[in-house]
Amino acid sequence: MIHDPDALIPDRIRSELRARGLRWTPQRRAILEVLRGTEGHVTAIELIEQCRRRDPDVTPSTVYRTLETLEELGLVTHSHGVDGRAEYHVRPETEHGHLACASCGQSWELDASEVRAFLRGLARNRDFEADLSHLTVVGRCRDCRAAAP
Amino acid sequence: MIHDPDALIPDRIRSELRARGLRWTPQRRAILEVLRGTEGHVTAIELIEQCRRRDPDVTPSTVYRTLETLEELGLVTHSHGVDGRAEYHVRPETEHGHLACASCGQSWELDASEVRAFLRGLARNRDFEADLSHLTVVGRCRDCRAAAP
DNA sequence: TTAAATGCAAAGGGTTTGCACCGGA
DNA sequence: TCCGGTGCAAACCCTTTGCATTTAA
Repeated sequence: MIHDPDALIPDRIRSELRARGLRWTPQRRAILEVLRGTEGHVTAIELIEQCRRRDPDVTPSTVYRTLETLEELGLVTHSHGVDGRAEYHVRPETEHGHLACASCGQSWELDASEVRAFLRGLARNRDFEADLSHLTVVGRCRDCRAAAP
Repeated sequence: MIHDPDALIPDRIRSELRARGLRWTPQRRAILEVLRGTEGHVTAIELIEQCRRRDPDVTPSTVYRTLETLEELGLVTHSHGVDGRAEYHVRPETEHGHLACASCGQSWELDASEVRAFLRGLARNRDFEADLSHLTVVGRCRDCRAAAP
């Protein structure tokens, strides 16, 4: 098998959970596999649907409760999409923000390097410590601009 | 009376509405006065409550429909608060974004000048046309940082 | 007069909660 | 065994919608 660092994420999280006396269940496994498989972000609704597809036993309440638990442990984070709905993802090695197109709904990662100067300015001038992983810049993407200038 | 540019906003909007064959009603007046009175932003819920306080006839559906209408006309805009909920305000002369503290919930305006370089970079490198009035940077404010470093 | 706007009540959608049961460690 | 996790169903909250009625212009 080809090297795939992401394949280790569920294991890493399993250990983290056990180390705190929490449990590793089939449902949590499904949730984390889906989170891992969606690059960037999924809404809770999408997450629920995809989990149920691979395991019909997963219920909404379990998903919401698990997300809450994982966020408390700092293993998962969320930001907000164009419509303000929460979008979740496994916390990556390198934090990043998002660029979201209001027309087509697509979104892209925003690398720390592209935001660093901006956030540093906020820290300096406003004494404000911004949360990069929570940042979503809404606007219009290249394709949509080309389609309707 | 001391000069107050905001005092003219309802009149300006009344004209805009009439010019398009739309109507100026007591409910719309209440909604706009509340919007004007809250510097920056109000959620729909807060708006409804405050309107009902001055005029119990204002109903949620009217508020939501009015906000929709005013946004279509470009007279009002919304961005998203820390919890992703829509926050509305009368579109100001000068567009601005928001800085929102996740700890205390306060928020502040973010001037175009503070964001210009960042957005210009996105336009240049990503071909992405960001919507400043929709931008909310979430993080921790000075006071909260001081309180819990 | 007449179409826009409103109120009401019901429906909708996503999220949260209480409680009994289940099952991982 | 024991406590954390789960399913279920109901509750919740905010928002949207349909329809009859009101009302601004």
